Amino acid sequence: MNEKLFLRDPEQSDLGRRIVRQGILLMNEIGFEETTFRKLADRLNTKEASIYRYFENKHRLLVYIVAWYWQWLDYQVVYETNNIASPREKLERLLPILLQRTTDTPAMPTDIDLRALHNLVIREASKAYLTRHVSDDNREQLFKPYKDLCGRIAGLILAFNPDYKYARSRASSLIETAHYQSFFMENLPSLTNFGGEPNDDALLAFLHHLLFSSIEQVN
Amino acid sequence: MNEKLFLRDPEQSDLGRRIVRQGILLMNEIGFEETTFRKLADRLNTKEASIYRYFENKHRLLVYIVAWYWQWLDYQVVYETNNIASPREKLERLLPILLQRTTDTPAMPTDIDLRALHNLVIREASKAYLTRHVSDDNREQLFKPYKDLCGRIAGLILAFNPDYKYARSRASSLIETAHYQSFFMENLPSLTNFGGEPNDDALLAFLHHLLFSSIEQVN
DNA sequence: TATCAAAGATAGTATCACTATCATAATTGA
DNA sequence: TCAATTATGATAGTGATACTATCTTTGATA
Repeated sequence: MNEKLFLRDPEQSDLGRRIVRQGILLMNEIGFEETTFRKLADRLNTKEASIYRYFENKHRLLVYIVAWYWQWLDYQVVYETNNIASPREKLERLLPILLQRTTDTPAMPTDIDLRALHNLVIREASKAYLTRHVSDDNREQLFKPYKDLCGRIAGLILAFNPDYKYARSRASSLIETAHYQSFFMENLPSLTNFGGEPNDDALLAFLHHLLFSSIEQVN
Repeated sequence: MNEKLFLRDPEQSDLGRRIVRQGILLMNEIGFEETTFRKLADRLNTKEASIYRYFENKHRLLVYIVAWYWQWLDYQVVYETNNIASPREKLERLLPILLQRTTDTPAMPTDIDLRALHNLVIREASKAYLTRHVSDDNREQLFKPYKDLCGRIAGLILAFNPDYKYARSRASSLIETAHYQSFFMENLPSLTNFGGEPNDDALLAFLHHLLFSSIEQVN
């Protein structure tokens, strides 16, 4: 992980790891804006000041958590598409990963709650970059894991169709659409066609349709 | 406008109108997080307490402004597609509206800075619903203008292809994609194919391609 | 001219987002 | 083994934020 993401590396200490793990759970439970370092400290039986030794503020903690998620997704994409010859099948295996419906990828050796993390990312990830200081943060490479994931997906698209002109935009809009439609399906279902009972299969079919109808185009 | 959007209707008084108009400018300048009612009050030569008589808090002000924007977009869509026979051409006229590249739609009789509003919506609109209380807000119909716009676009899609199964999801993802790609183009260009100089024409072409490649599908 | 609502003016509270300082416990290294 | 670091605990403090309350003034209306 980029050293700019933290003041002190949270993976190097017990408290640091607990800040990240419980931070994910707390933000997922009460939301980013309701989260404070005091509440997190109370939950960890530690003090606000101790958390500030790891992260400048809660926005930086969010950016760290989200960056970790993109790295984990990227790892899954590599793992699940490894040894697959067909570019089409690679892309087909990508889609369930974006919805976190894979069961077989071995988790990384951490005790992070991946389900909570996925829900958190759907609701809060865009707040990591929808800020006035996005350019400064970008200059510090805080969004590199997201860019790397987009780059990897763009590569899969180009392997499928080398003439496709919008691989990067297609990749970023695929990720964003997966998350937005998940959120809408759960919370504002009339913005989707997956109403009634939230239906991941229908969402998956929609993403599949959207992706392939665009990249199968000749021009 | 839905009465739940405000405590006192801001369009009914001079102060109210200035709160909304200057609120748009201030939020656009310094961002939603940095905006406070105190700063807005200072700018208006009024007092914090007076603003609180119109809006419960700044989140509600954002929701109001965003709702106003969706209504204005919906009006433009109606205006620009009126008297057009071809469903394809209606959809083609929709796309520049989403990017606010139309010049000919007569503005509504207000002195709202539409360019600032568009930029504001790109950066901040999703914060109106990406909250823990989204369901409560939804129950109060705060997002009805957004749903109405999606419904209208879904109608245009179904007029073009009555068998299309994902009209609502296609509409909401079209809107979101237009905004996200605009933001990325401006701030994180490596997530797009429109780097170098931000290029609205290329973005327009991308949206056109994405939309029609999906809804031209037979099934 | 009385009245009534909008806005101005001032004050106050709880919480937030930090920063500072000092003590103590645990770890390392010579 | 002892000394020196280092991480954390504990406490306190500051200025800003997000409100709420109250009282006064002003300006329109009946």
